[in-house]
Amino acid sequence: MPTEKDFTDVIYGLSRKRGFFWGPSPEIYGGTAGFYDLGPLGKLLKNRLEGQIRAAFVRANFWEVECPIVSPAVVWKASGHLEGFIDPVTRCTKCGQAYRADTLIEEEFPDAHIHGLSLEALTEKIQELGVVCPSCGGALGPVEQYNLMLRTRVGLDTEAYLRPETATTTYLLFKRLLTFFRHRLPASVFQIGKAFRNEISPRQGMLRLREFTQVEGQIFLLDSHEQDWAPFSGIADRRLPLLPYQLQESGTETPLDITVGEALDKGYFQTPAYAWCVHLAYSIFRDMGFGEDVMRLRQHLPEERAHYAADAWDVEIHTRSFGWVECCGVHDRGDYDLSRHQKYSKERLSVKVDKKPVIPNVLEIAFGVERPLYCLIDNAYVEDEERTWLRFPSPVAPIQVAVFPLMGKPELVGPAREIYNTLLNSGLVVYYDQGGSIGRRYRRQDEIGTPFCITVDYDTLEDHTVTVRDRDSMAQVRVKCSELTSTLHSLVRSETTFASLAADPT
RNA sequence: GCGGCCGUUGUCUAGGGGUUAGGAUGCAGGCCUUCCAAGCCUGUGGCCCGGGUUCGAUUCCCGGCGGCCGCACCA
Repeated sequence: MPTEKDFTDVIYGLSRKRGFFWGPSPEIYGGTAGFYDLGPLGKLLKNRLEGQIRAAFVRANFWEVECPIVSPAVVWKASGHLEGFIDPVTRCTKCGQAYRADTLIEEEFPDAHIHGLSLEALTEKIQELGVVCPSCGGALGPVEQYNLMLRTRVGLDTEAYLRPETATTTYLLFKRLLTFFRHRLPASVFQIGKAFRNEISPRQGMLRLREFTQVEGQIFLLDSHEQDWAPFSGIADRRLPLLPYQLQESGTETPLDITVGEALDKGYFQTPAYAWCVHLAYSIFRDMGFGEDVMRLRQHLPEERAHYAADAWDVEIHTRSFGWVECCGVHDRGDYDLSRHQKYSKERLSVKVDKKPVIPNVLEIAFGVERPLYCLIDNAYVEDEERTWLRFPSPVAPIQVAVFPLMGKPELVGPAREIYNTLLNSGLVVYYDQGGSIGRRYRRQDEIGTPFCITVDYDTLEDHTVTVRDRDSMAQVRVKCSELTSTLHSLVRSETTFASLAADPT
């Protein structure tokens, strides 16, 4: 097994070689940091993850929508992203080093009142206080904006931005959604789509992208719903690995193992509805194939929270490449967003409660797909003296079944191709291979995580059975051709295990 | 964005001012082969991009792009 230091290289090497992801894109022009291409296997894997995510949201009674990626500036003024996404930056005139102007001033002069100051005022403040470059002592230049949103232009001169999150575009639909939901709250919607962040210097490849696919689920609800959340009873006894902020502040890294109900009683969660969302986020990541041992839920420290968040918990996944990785945020956004959009759009975004207008709250589950995608490959990678393989859970494996003739002889190739076509037509993603020795073909499939391989041999011609070979155990069991399709569908969906099939062959 | 190191076939790498740029592996075709990267033959494919120095640059210099590490950034 490679050391942790080299592990990233192992995953990137394998991904490049086998076609999971390539980049930075566009590679033939040297690439731009923060942009990656998905190869055929990466796209299959991502589709499977999105499929699991979509199914989980639908089961939880969320409805999917899709909004434009580009929105005019006013949307982002309203959402707060034009303020929140712009960092005041100052640059040393001598060594060129760039700093966040506000944090720099605060570090040296904690008592300076700089909150809410304009760029000009910050520039003046730096001169007034005599703040200089911490690394070389040179004079600092004027404070300018660094915008983390990608700007574009619509038509001739309409200022617009590529969305830095999908959530805001979902909120813009609120009036329409109210009609769709026949004015009944709570109402839950989600969106899966591209979002863009113009990171200053993205590193860590797939984990920090300038363009990525975001999944964001939103629940519109009232204060009363947050306390009286019917689905909560169904999950109150589920256990979660929780790392509340108080625990982190005391230096603990080991999460509590307590039930959702207990966590609520102890005040780690403010409301049953929010607790339910955290559990839903956790279960979505379970569905994507992460084991309990590599997952934990970490609460944001109060100073970590985003401009809109009243409370925030993250789903974190453990990787061999980077240790714990933040993969999903669960936010209580309160009525911040709808209030802002009501104010800026002058549209009524309230509902009537006891004949009074009330702006609903929003609970949000937000994550990018590329992070779990990377983490899943990272977690799936196994290497021993004999072989290298990806231990994807069958339901998310990119290629589900491979079909081989034992040798490239016509009498075996014919039936093997027939089986391949049958399986392909049944809806499975199947790979046919007759090149090289049978062992080499097994290894090829191991390395891309194909859970099951079918081999047609001379016995097949006699008794119409084939061997089904299990990726993880390398064990084989003979299955009748007539039952092959249904057996494989069942195996791939993890409805039956290979072990049980081996114990009770058809 | 700053500083340091780095950039050779698909992957891993050797080399180095004039080389047919070498190896391993992969991949393709063939022979062989009755279940786990066997063997043999043939083939495939490379010096990140742009300038400069030089008779000549993949090699040296400058810039760009990208990667890694540190600082900053990660709403």
